[in-house]
Formats: sequence, C-alpha cells, structure tokens
Amino acid sequence: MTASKSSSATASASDRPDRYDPIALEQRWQSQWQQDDLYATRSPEPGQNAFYALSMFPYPSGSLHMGHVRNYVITDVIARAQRMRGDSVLHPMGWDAFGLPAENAAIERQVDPGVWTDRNIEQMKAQLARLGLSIDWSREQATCHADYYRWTQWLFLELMDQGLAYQKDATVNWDPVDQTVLANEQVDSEGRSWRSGALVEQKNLRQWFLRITNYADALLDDLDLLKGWPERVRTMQANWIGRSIGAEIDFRVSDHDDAVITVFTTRADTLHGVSYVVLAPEHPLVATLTAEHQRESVAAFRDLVGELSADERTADDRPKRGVPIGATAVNPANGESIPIWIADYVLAGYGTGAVMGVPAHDERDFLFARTYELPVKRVIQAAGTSDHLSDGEAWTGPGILLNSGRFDGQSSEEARQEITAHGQELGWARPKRQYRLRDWLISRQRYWGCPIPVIHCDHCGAVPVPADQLPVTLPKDVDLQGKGGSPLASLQSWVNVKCPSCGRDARRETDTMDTFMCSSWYFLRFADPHNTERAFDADAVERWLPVQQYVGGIEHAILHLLYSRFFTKALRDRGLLNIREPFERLLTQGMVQGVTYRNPRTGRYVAPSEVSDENAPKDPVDGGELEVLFEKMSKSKYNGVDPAAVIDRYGADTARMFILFKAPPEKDLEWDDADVEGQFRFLQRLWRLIESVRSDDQDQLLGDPVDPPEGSGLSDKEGEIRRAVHTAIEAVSDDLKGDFQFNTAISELMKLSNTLSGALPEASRAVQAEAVSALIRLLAPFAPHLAEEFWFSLGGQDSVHKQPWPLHDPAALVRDTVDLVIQVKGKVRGTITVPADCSKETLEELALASDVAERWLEGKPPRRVIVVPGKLVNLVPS
RNA sequence: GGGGGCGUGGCGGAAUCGGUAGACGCACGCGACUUAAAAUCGUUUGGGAUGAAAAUCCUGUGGGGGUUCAAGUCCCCCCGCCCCCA
Repeated sequence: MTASKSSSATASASDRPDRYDPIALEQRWQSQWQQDDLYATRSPEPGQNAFYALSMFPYPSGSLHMGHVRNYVITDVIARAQRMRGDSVLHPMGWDAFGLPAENAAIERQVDPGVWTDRNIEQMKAQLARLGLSIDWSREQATCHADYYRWTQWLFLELMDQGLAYQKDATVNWDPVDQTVLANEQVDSEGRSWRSGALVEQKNLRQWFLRITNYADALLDDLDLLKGWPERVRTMQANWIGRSIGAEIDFRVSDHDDAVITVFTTRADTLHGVSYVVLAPEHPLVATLTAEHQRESVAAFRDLVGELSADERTADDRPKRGVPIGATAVNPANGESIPIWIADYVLAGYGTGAVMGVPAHDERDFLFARTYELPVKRVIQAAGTSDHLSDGEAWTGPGILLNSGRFDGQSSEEARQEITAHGQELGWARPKRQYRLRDWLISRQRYWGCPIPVIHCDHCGAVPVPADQLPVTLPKDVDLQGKGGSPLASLQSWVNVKCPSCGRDARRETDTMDTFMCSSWYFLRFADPHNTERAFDADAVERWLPVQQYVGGIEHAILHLLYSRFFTKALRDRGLLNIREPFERLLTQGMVQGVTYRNPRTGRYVAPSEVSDENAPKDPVDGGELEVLFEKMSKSKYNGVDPAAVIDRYGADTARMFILFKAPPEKDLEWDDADVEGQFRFLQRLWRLIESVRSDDQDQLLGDPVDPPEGSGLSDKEGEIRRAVHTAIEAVSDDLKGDFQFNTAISELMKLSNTLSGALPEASRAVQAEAVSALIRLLAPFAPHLAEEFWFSLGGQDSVHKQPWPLHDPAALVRDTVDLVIQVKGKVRGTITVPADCSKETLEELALASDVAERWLEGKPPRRVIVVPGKLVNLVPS
C-alpha cells in the first residue's frame, strides 16, 4: 500500500491497514480532532440557527457505565447531525459533583472529597473521550468547584431576596443511614430514601426551604407548552403538583363559640349531604373539642394512628377507622348538627387537616359511614338514573342536586360555584386551590455540598453573605465522622464570624444545599461558562436556550426537571433571563439491561462466568435451572457490561452503532454480545465496500468535485444505485428529525450498503462518487471515526464532520415501472408490472386484463374497483 | 381504584394518511471456500395444507365483536404486562 495523500493536516491513509482496525484508527482521529479543535462552539452567525444539545450531566462516580454511554451517544448523534445541517451547535458536558459518595469515601478512606472527586472526573473524562463525542470541553463545569458554586450561592441569595428562600421549623424526612434530611420528592411511595433506601423517619428541625409552591400554577399550566416532552413525564409532573380546585368551608362547633373547623373540599355541591366532619387525629382542635367521656378512646386512637405511614392510612384497600370525639358541628348550609370524628384517612399535612364526610358521594366517606353506621344522605341525582340510591355505592360523578334547598335542580358543576359564592357572601366559604406540591426542602446536614451563604446573628437574624464575599468556600480538613449533624458545625474557626450587618459575633449557616440546587441551573452556565462577573449573561442565555434537545433518564421526570423549570421561572421573574421553559424537547432514554441469571428458588443471582452452558443455565451451587432475564445492569446482579471492555474489543463506533440500532431510544435496551458482533461485521462490510472503490493513486473518488450524474444515460444498475442512495438519504434524514429513530436510520444504512456492495464497482465514476459521498456523510453522526477514515481515504479534503448533510434528489427516486398489487376483495392475489405514470383508468384496465383477474373473477365483471395509484388495484367481485 | 403506555416470528424490532405484515439485524439450518477450523461469501426460515417441482391455497399482529373494497393501524368489550398517582 502506498501513500496517497500528503496533507499534513490529516492523519493520512499511508499506514492504512488492510482490515478494519478500529482501535488505532479511533485514537488517530480523536487526537486529530482535538488538535483541530473541531468541536469548539461557534457563535451563530446572522441567520444561522443555534442548536443546544444537552445530556443530563453525570455524577462523577469514577466509572462510566452503559447508561451513560447510551445517553451521550444519543445526544452526540443529534449534535453531529445538526452541525452538518448547518446549525451552530452547543454541546457541552459537566459534572454533578457534590454529593454523598465523595463524603463516604472520605469517611472510609480518609481521602479529601475534593481530591477524590477531581480524580474521578479525570477518569471518567478519559473514558468518555474514547467514545468520540463531539463535546466542547472548554465549557466544562463541575458543580463542586468554587468558580461554579460561587454562583449557586449567588443565585440562592437572589432567591432569598425574592422571598423564595426561607427558614422554618418543620417536620422533615430524616434519612437515618445518610444522616440527613430529604425533600418530599426524594422519598419514594414506600417511605424510603431515593438514595440509601432506608426507611425515612420524621424529625422536627429548622430548615431552609425554597418556595416552589409559589410557582405551582405556572409549573402546571406551562406543561402545555412542552409539546416536545413525553406525555408521561408531563402527566407525572402534573400529578406531582396535584392541583385541586375547590373551596374552604367553615363549620361552627356547637357549645364552642370560638372554635371553627375549616375543611377543604372540591365538592362544595355536596355540602347538604354532609353527615359528619372528620379531623386528622393530629389536628390542634382535637384537644380542645374532645368531650370528657371520649378522651380515653381518642388518645388510644391517636397512638394507634401514630404508628402508621401516610400511605398505610390512605390506601384504598384498607378499612377506614375512626372514633367520635363527642362534639358536634353545624352544617353552615342547612344548620344541621353533625358529629365530629377523627379518622386515620385524614392527614394533618394535607389541606386543612379536616374534611367533610359525604357518604353518598365519596367512596372513602361511604366506606367509613358504612363501618360506623353513619347516615347516608343523597344530594346528587346521577343523570338518567332513578330516584333510588344504587345499593352499596357512592355516586361520585356529576348530576342534578336534590335535598339541597334552594340549590335543588342545579347541575353539580353549577352548584359548586353557587354554593361557594353563597357561603362567601355569608362569610363561611372561600374559593381555594389546593396543591399536593410542598415547598422544596434544601438543607442538608452534610459536608460535601454547596454551603448556604448565610450568617446567623442574634441581633440581625439570618443575614446574607454580601455578594462581594462570595464564594463561601468549603473549608478543608474537616473531621468527617458520618455521625450525623452538620460536619461544618464542628469547625469553630469556620463557623465563628462577624455579622456583615452589625459587626457583632455571629455564626455561619452550617447546612449545605441539596445537590439538586446545583443541577437546577447548570444548563444556563454552559451558555456563558467563563463569566466572572455574574452567573450568566442574559443575552448568552437567550442565544442558546431553551435547550433544543435534552436527553436523560426517566428517573428525573419529577425531581431535576421540576426544579430546573422552577429555577428558570424564578430567575425570569427576577429579570435575570428571558425564557419561560428551559428544555424545549426532552428525550427520556430507556435503561440498558444485561442478561441476568437468577435461581428462582433461592432468588440468588449467578454471574455469567459461573454459567457453563448459556442455553441451559444451571446454578453451580445446587444444579437447579436458572431463569434468564434482562434487568438493569448492576453489580449485585453480575449483569454489567463494562463500556471500556467493549471499546477495547470492537471500538467505539461499533459500540455506538449497536446501542443506537438495538432498540428505539426511549425503550429499554437488552445488551447482547452477538448483536454487538453483528454491528462490527456491518462496519467491516462497509470497509470492504469502500476498499472496492478506492485506488492507491492520486485520482481518488472524492478528490475533485465530480458533476452529479445525469438522469439520462444511466444504466439500469446505475439508476438502481441512485434510487437506493436517495431513498437512504430521505429515510435517514427523516429518522433524525423530530422523533429520533436511530434504529431505523441504521437499518437504512445497512440496506444501502447491501445494495451498493454488489452493484457499485460496475457503476460510472460519477455514480460511485455520489453514492459513497452520501453514504459516508450519512454514516458520520453514528460512526464518526470510521466515516472520517473513509472520507479522507477517498481523497476528501476537509473533515467529513464539516460537510453539509446530503439532500435527496426526488428525481432519482422516480421509477419507470412499478409493481402493482392486484387484490381481489382485499386479498393480495398477484402483482403486475406497469408503467409508473399510468392513469387510474389505465391501471384499472391493466388489472382487469391480468391473469390474476381472469382466474379470480371467472369472467364476471367486478362490482367495484378501487385503484390506489402506485400501490394497488382492488377488484371486488359481484 | 384513577390516569398513561404497551402486547407483531425463536429473539431485538420495522410497517407515513387504513393499502403487499414481519424491513433491518441476531439466532438457527443449508451451501461455497478450506486438509480442517476461524473468518468471509451465498442462501432458507411465521404456522399449516397440496405438489416431484415451479407454484398454489388456507391461516396469522394477546382474545372476541364491529366499521371498511381493504384493519397491526379506526371503534366497542375482554385478558395480560409495565409506569405514575392513590
């Protein structure tokens, strides 16, 4: 093999091996790209579209796993395709670098968390580099570096100044394993910590909160703007915010002139059907209202309920339990006296901690009333039903009011407004919106987080650290024991400061921030990463944001995505930026699952290395048959696949192609070594295809511009090649816009390769040049190294990644003849070849004249003929 | 219980507006090359029936019903699985 190019700017093809050797090839191009600074962000020129492609940044654990690979490869393909389409692309990367693992490492191994984290970042960066991602590393951010968290602190103070950050005493979720508090969002439905999995305890502490509830309506309503988000993520957020529109209604208490029980209800229309009022057992009025003769049973009931979780108390399938407290309330609508109860299914923390019981029209109330033989009074007549209450059920749907005095005959929707308005006039009702969303608790009693920049002064209260004194840096050499409480509190030299306001002795806040604070604005910093004057410049943000395509895991459907939306809206109201939503389109990629062997009798997971016959896997311990499953890769299941090992063996291009081809991006992906092998084979076939048209002299296919092939004068085979090429261009282009379908895009490349490998050597130079130029450019986003190698080996002058995306020529898709399907009564009975430009009438005639028609119609004229030009003719016999 | 999603060969998955179901790949089988193996190349494969063969027919997208010339796709009911909220 002789040297064919002498360009010093490129890794030349002089040492080009005969076979596809991905490892050397990829390293060569990666260093070339780095040398050329190929992926530097360029500000959009006038008229140029700015495209921001972003992956959710990782926690720097130190080792890259397949989930990361999938995430970043998807974003990379999008970024690369957009660049070729002519957009100016921002594709940055950073590190969500505060958090407990660093602190735990410090406790266990006496390493400084900062040193540990930086080392991990370096490791992961090196692993990432091998994937050939088109990331602009000059914009890299790490949330644990002072030049980043300085601005996290600054933003906190902005929020504080807006009244959106505040302190209060609260019953909070305490994680006994991680020794810190958690936000509601960070506790799962079983009451366990999202991180440690420990059962969360309740504690009363003074903590910092962000007033996200101020934005409940905006966060809910603006979900409608997010057309590019998966429906289910929007639904999850809407459920989480949990707005219910209703009214507060006051019930006076008989013989307690100053006591008022306020209930929240979405069904004010059922007010005349109230047969009891229920307080949460923890409700403050319980103590004052409980009658002497009921004190004992009320106290016993409160003890009983205290042991249950909120989930256990409200689950539909549990009996509803309660006790009367021996007092009565007055229904403000009709003056009826009704008993007051306490019950497990009413929670102190939700609404007003009191509800009105309407057994006829609420299922829980119905169950409760039936258990305790409380009256059921029907006030809504379901449309189209008789007067009789259907047995054993509450009617919770809409209907017409009855037994409701002056409101009789109104629809339930109407009455809801009218009764509330009536009560408002008389002073016992108010319209009210209720939310499930709580304020966001951001205090953490841990070391490795962003310090809350506040100084507590006995005279001035909580005083913000002046902006010019930021950042409040994390002190080094803190003794980390992991024994609970804030580690920073033990460092007296750090804690004791002068009050910035009055100059007297004061103490620093020793809590650090929830790491979700740090990740709630990093996408803004990427737009303006080196600004030393402020967190970001509004113009820079407007240039790049909203993020056109955000890619990450579904596990952040609520937490990170909701917080980031909240930040964006709060900062907009503060005048710091001018966008309403941070992420225009969201792709939630599926999990990467590994083949998992499990013994169904013992529940034990078995490592693949212990399985001798993978077709009939047996447990090496008891010899029993193992079940073969695909589950999320994890150490405990021995089903992980190390990305580095895959790259070592096949190269990054194969790994990328496999991950993109194996499943649509939003679905779970089953890792399968045989399929990886298949992708590698495909790239090898491409290698041979390119070799078949490459020559060793100066005269390369892509060396000089060649006129595009003329439509006329092409052989049949050349016409077929052009048709395949332009079909592929169209299909791949479609698959890379809007809804991304990388799997079908790659299958189109395979089809093109299959067509070309037989036909190409016989085609003219012009046809060859057009075909390989298109093929290589279509391949470039998916297998960037190999495409680059091909491009230069055929005499391409500049990186393939700077080439324009190919456009398909509709003329090349035109055929002279088409195969027309003949159906008889909707069933395919045969095909005939017809000229492509036939009229409907001609097609009908040709179909009727065909053998198929003769055989199936037996000479009788059809009752009906349907002609779909270019596709089929359907003959309906009489 | 409410809301959302899904169900297609041995497997992963294709199939714009309703218009040739199973693209593309994996696996399996067969063949070529080879002393042999690997690699590579070619090739078969939804199920069933008839036929020596070419071929032809029936059936088939979780189950049942419907709309339509035509249904994986639209409508109704049912079954199963997944997710979120209770």
